[in-house]
Amino acid sequence: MNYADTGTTRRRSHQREVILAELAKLRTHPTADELCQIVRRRLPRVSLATVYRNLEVLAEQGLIARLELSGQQWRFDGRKDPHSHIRCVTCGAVADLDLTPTPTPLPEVQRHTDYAVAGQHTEFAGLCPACRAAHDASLPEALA
Amino acid sequence: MNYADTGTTRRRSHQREVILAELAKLRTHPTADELCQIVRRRLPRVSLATVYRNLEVLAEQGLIARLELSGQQWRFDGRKDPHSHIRCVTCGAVADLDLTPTPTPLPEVQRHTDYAVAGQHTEFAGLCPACRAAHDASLPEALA
DNA sequence: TTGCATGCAAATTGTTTGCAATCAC
DNA sequence: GTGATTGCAAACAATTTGCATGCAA
Repeated sequence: MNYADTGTTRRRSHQREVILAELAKLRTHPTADELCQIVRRRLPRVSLATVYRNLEVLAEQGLIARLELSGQQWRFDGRKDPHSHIRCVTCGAVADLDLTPTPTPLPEVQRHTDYAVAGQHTEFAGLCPACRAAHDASLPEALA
Repeated sequence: MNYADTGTTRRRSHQREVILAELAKLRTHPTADELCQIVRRRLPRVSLATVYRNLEVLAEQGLIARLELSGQQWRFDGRKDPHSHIRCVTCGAVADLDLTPTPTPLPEVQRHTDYAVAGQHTEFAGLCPACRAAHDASLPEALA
């Protein structure tokens, strides 16, 4: 059974509160593993499994967002207001983007598919400042 | 080293040609494993590793697209003309969508971030016909 | 002949699950 | 006390890599 299933009474737990608090504090969008490292500064014995389980619960409760970004790892976001994200194509870092793209009207989308269209999501890609610097530093040689 | 790296001479291989041909033939967007099963009908001894390696090469050469869709598995697309995709939130199936959403102008995006904005991608989500049918079949009870 | 590509197996990585011990209620 | 939650380890799934052999050029 899915751990985040609602068929069971939900109890509060110290671990979950710390996980939420630490995530809310961050302006980055950590992977589960990164967040686990951070939480371990306060709870040295938390297991990665607990972090995963609670992130799933928190996402289900709408307190955080599981970022469904391209790539292989989940990333988590403690912000609750609507915003977009941009991901570094080189290192995978994710940053907020205070911009909400105008969506294509759903009826228009619906005309092109037999799927029942439910939503859409625009993600941005680019080079983060650090990778850009590294990139610029190596380019001159190639152009010389 | 990355297998798709360009530091080495690229040889043609029968496997790669079959992989490309089979993918081009499909109107679905298979995962590497699914495509491997299909290719095995013609090359019973291909290994999944070979499929992964060649898909990486073909994507690098721009002959196919590695779909960077939300979710966990890569999916591959043999179409070369611009189009969008819609993914079933229930079963993960991916279908083409002959619709290119109007992108947010990059300069406008650039104003909101210190990343070097390179691109954007809109993905759609919905229920595929099969899952929709299954969903509809179970709903009436809940609404009765 | 040279060295890239393959098949196979083993290694990695990210995520989930089983289970006994704990802790919230 | 009851059963949800945890930590740990093991299981899983997807992808990648090491290496001896095979094949393209």
